[in-house]
Amino acid sequence: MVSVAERAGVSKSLVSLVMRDSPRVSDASREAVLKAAQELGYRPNLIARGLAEKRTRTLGVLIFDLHNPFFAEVIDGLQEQAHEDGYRLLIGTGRGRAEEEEEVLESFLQQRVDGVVLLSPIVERSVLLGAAQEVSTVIMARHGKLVAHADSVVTDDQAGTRLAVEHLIGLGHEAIAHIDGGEGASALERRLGYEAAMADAGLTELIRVEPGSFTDEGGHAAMQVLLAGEEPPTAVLAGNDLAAVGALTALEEHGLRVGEDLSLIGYDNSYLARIPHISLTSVAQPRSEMGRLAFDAFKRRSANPNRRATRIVVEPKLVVRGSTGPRPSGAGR
Amino acid sequence: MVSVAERAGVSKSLVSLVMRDSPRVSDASREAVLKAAQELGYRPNLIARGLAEKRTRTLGVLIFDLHNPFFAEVIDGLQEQAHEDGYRLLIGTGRGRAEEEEEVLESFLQQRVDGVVLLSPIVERSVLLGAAQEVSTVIMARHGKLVAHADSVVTDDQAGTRLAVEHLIGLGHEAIAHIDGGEGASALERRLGYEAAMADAGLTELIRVEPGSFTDEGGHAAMQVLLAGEEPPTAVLAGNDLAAVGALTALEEHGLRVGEDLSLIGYDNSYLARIPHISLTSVAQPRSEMGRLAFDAFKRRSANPNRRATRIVVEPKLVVRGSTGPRPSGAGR
DNA sequence: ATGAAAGCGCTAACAA
DNA sequence: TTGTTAGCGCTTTCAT
Repeated sequence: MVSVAERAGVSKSLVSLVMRDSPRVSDASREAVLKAAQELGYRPNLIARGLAEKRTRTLGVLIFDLHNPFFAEVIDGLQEQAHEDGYRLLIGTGRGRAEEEEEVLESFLQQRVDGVVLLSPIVERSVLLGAAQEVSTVIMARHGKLVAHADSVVTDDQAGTRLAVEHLIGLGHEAIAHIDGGEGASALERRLGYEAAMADAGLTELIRVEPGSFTDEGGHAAMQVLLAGEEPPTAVLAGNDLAAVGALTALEEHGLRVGEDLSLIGYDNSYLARIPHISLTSVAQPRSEMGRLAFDAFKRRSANPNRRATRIVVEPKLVVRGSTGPRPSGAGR
Repeated sequence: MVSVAERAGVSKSLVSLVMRDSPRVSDASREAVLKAAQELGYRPNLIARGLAEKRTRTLGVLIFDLHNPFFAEVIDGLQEQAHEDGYRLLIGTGRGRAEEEEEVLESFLQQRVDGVVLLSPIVERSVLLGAAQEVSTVIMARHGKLVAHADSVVTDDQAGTRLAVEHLIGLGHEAIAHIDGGEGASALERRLGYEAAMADAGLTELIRVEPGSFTDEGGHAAMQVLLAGEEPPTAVLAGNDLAAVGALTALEEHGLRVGEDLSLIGYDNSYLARIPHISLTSVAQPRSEMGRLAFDAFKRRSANPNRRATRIVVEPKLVVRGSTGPRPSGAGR
């Protein structure tokens, strides 16, 4: 920068002003500085700027695990919004382990990020509280009590499974089973929505929750059990798309046609559900919108760090595809 | 830091030494400093450190697009190795657009990363050359001429399709078609491998390349064309798994059984191929190993920035699943 | 509109 | 082993 100043015949303060295009520089000096910078291939040092300004225009994003396509889309929305506003994203993952998540978070803080966005974090609540005290923090896809001074973006998972159940009831189904997500992040919410919707429809007796998980194998095993029973359901609501695909395999093994002999619904409307070969009716969460909302929340909180914690709830939608159809006549109850 | 020094009754240089656990501090001072830091909740400022040290221990990773699970695994390998060595990852994506990729790269440079890893970048060659002059750079999954002063990690895609063809020939197939990947990154290499393997087996006349793409729809359309022809192939090699799944849909529509009436092979051994419901024979690339190799390459180059450009080639493997089987008797030629 | 000087929080080189 | 003194490359007063 000093070399640019010399070449342009001005002071380095002036160069600094030009670099951040301040309006109060004469056109003559601005041009001279820009020209010199160009010729020297000058590149501003953001490290030095961060130290002087005491802020980095950087957001730390902690992701539960990179493999889940759900996160990729959230980041898309986040990045788009952040980029527009001149922020950069520092992305890290704890690869599913709480202690690694803590390390990543600490590293963000040491790097003096201006805020953190935690995507479905599994660290203890106390860690979240600590983070919220240090920096603007947004927590995504994690249910439970609000964390003081942190904002939270979640989908209404109960409403999601409710949508699914109502769709099935509309098709004439009554014996609707649910494959539970086990330890999965939103498994509890999804199950509660299912149970409530069944109860509201007067189908309390037919409630059937089969233990499972958010994995392929979990869905497969659970569906096996359901089909082996005396009165198999005519429709099944899986905890997520992955489990639904596992269930699909079980149906195939039993020679059952999906959408005809039995209806199946997933959750997440992931890429999998959209594959024609699979064509799974599924509950969609507005992922990139969630990312945008998270950035907005961050901005609001940086403007006013002491505002009270908020919870932003977004509504899921049902996307109907080939895996659901009318209750087969005579089947089930 | 100065407050830590005061509280511990030492100079700030000493605190600095303790923070970077230098061996040349007395146990007494070390303890005092650690205790003071603990009590004050002191957190080192990596920005300031970076400015003073003129290096950041940060690697900029540019990803072609976050949605492709291929990249997630590469990053896993990279992150693991980097973490072990005390490096952080700054992840950015150009979301498939060259100009955005350039922006991200420039932003990495302004942030003074110690190196960049470019995963399947689409920017022009001149941009790569420019990056390599500024900082240690590693280019992954991009074929073509070596870039001066940059190292490159690729898989031998020609060998990959060759493996696939040889597997099919071993099962008795001769009429083996290839669905081309179109503009996709490694499409050309894959096609060349297919053609060479066919020629080597004396099946030159049966070479059939159907234009397609690396997408679901591309695979679907191409397979439609193949099946509509007079002499449909008995085996098909798709450009990647996604296209293979699209092809699967077409087979289903024609009432053909995969692995029996027709054999199908994908490429990438992605998550999709592993789903039992799909069970696709596919060519696997050692993704996380590629990530580790990339980090190694970065380290070697930072140690010696002027070494000549190298190309690290990793070998693919064939993973056989249910989508391939013996040529049906009497079918095809 | 422009410049001089101080300082951001750390490390590095040298001295003690 | 420990402390002192300069920077690192910027931004930010405060003058002019």
